[in-house]
Amino acid sequence: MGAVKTKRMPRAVREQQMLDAAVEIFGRRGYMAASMDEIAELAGVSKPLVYLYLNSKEDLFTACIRREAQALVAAVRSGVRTDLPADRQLWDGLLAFFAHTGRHPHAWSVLHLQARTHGETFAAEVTAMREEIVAFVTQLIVVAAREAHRDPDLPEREVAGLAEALVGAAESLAAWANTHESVTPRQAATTLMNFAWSGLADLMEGNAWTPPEG
Amino acid sequence: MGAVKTKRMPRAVREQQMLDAAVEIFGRRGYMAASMDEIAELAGVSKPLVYLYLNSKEDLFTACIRREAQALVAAVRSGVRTDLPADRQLWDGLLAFFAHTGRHPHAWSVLHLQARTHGETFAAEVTAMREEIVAFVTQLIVVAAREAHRDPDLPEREVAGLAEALVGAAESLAAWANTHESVTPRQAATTLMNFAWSGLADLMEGNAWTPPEG
Amino acid sequence: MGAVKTKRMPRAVREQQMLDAAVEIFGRRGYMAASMDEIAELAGVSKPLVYLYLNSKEDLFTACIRREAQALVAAVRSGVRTDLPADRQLWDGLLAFFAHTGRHPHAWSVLHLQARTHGETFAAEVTAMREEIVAFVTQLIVVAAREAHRDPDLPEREVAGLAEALVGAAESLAAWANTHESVTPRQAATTLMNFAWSGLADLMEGNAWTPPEG
Amino acid sequence: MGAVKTKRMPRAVREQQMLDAAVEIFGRRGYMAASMDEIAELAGVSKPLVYLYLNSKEDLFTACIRREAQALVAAVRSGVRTDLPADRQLWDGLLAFFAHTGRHPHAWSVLHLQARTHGETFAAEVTAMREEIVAFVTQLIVVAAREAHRDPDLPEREVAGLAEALVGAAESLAAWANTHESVTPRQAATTLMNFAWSGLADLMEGNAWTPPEG
DNA sequence: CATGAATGAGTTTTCATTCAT
DNA sequence: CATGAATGAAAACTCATTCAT
Repeated sequence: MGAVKTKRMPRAVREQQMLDAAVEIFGRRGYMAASMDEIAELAGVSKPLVYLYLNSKEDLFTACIRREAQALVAAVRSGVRTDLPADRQLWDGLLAFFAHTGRHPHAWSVLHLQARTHGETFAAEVTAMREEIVAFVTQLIVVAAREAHRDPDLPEREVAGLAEALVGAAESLAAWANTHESVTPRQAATTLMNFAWSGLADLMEGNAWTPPEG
Repeated sequence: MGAVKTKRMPRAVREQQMLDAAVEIFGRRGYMAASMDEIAELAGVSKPLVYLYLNSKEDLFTACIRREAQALVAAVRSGVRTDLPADRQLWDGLLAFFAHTGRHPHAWSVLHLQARTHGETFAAEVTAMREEIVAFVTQLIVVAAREAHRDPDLPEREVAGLAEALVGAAESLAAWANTHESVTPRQAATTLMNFAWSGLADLMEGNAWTPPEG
Repeated sequence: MGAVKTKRMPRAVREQQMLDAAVEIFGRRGYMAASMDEIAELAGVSKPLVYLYLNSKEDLFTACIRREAQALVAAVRSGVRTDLPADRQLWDGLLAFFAHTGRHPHAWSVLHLQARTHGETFAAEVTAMREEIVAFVTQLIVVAAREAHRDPDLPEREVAGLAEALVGAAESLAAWANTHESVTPRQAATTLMNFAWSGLADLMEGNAWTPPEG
Repeated sequence: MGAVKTKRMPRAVREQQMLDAAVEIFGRRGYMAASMDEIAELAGVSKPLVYLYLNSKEDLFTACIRREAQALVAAVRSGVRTDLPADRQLWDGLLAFFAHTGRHPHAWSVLHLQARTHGETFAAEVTAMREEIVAFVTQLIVVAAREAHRDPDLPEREVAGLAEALVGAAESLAAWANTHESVTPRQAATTLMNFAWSGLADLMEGNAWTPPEG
């Protein structure tokens, strides 16, 4: 386990190894319980080198958050084609989201739990990413309403709340899927699409939303 | 803000003061960053007394979680009348939930963030409560389906996922409402009821769910 | 276990109960590791009462040492008849000594180990008793030499050393007997009498000292 | 008295300095009363360094016991030539023993008092060494009996007791010599040899054992 | 007399962080 | 570049001891 101790790697590579190690340790132990010693050891470098490259525990944690936030946003982005209908975009985005969080549980723990639990500074870092996603979802809802040929009397504040709720539900399901082995990204996405798109009342009438064949 | 420094109080009273202080500090700083010194000071007692009554930091944290979990469940319970229709029950429950979390933000932080971030032992404590709520919501969905005179072909796993998503959305909205001064419990509940009950598609058709006049 | 909680006992009795408890705890845990809490609990009284009667942990320990030192000296004294021959006196004294230390292992631990291990003040307390015993043994040796019709050219320093060695050997055997279930006071005394009186060289010639029939 | 504060020493050296300091403090104050602060200060290093190298107070104490036990055994061993007669071996061993304990009173306090007073784990550490010495003495007695052309009818248990008594007497005399400035190792050894080899009865007849001219 | 309530002072231990080589 | 050596600061926890009732 841990990176093989190789000598003389370019700085950029070493930094990534350190971040890899840091994300894993921060994700497992939490920010405060994580020790720089353990991170350095897992990264296969000496502690002073970690400080040389990343300055402090705070900076290291921030770097982790940033990298993982960007990675997550990128993953979701690259899963979505903006020329498709809104429901399809939402479906694809959710699928990408659940796939990514499922593949990188430590990173997800850092973003969803650790970063929000240890001070405003870190939380703000995640909030930025989150708002990007919420904005994307908000946009989707507005577009969808337009596509439905309906002048949306949904006020802005209301739409914001809906997007917030949808994202919150997605986050919650990600954690749920991560702790229930048998739940696949596809299942999680289906559940959420049904819930969000059709609503409970509709669902109970038998009108479920149907995922695309992909 | 801390308790007035009065001397010689009966044990039961002092214990509550300590828990009050602990919830606040744990909520603000997180479990690990919270120091027993700070808690004791805010409670207006000396550290040894905290240890005498609550044994250890772990036990103190557990006691906080338990007290606040029970308080939250009790608040929701007492807001709901089980003889009313399902949607009304859900509405009342959400209202009570948002009202309580809004009035006790530190407690909500302890339950929603801190407890889940610092070890299985603490997480399990909250999970128990959460499952109680998820079970309540699950029951509501089943009952609602029956009331809709529809044989619910919703499989059990699917219902569980829906309840999970609904609760997750609620939790997320609670945090959202707590950080946006202008969002009232009533607004949060309305948003979520619309989202959950009518679904986005319905909403965009103009078919919103209408809150009761209360 | 521990004294039965009875009310309103005369002070002298209560004090003895406290000392009993203290000797047991000090003997088992050592001076520093013993806690006043545990002692008070075992004695069946409240902590402030212990302080009222015995002032401080130091004073309590000193009181224990004194009581047990006197008890041990008294036990040895009452086992010896000074009108008998010297070897018989030594034999009787050793028998009484091993019997007493065997019956009160905690007390012996306090005197032999704890008191000497925690500061000059306490050690001095035991030294007083020990010197009494060494003096008794010294006297015995002098008398025996006189009885042997031999002008003892043993110088005083030499006799003091011998007495010291004898007492040291006895103390050591007491601990040895206390940890080896099967060694009786009588056996310990026999071994030591042989060693001291006959010497190894004599023993190896087959000339053992014979214990009285008692 | 403490080590001169020199910076950047190799680990092995620093560890010995720490053990030196620890032995002195443990010997003077006892295990529990000794504080890591005082030890670190006497060693001329910071407390974290002590923990980095020696792990914990327990481990530090154990390390002290081990080092000093080995040193004592080595001192006695190197003083004895196994090709000489038994009484000469005993004499040489005692001489080495008293010389070593006289030169290292704190170490002797650690081994003889502190280690036996604070828990089985530590006591066991010393017991190992002590049993080695008792075995050596036992062997000596057996050999001496054979040399005396006497089939020793001394039963095994009896010999064990004699060795125990002899070692106990030596230990006791070591403490005695340490507290009486004017008693030299040679005097202590002479006294004990006389006592053990000739026995009191013989001594009083004027038949003392004669130390070699060395 | 007896005790529940309370604490000042100290303990071991850990960690992020920095030099000197 | 890289690292072994080193530490200031703080944290959890304990205990002998004392009032107020």
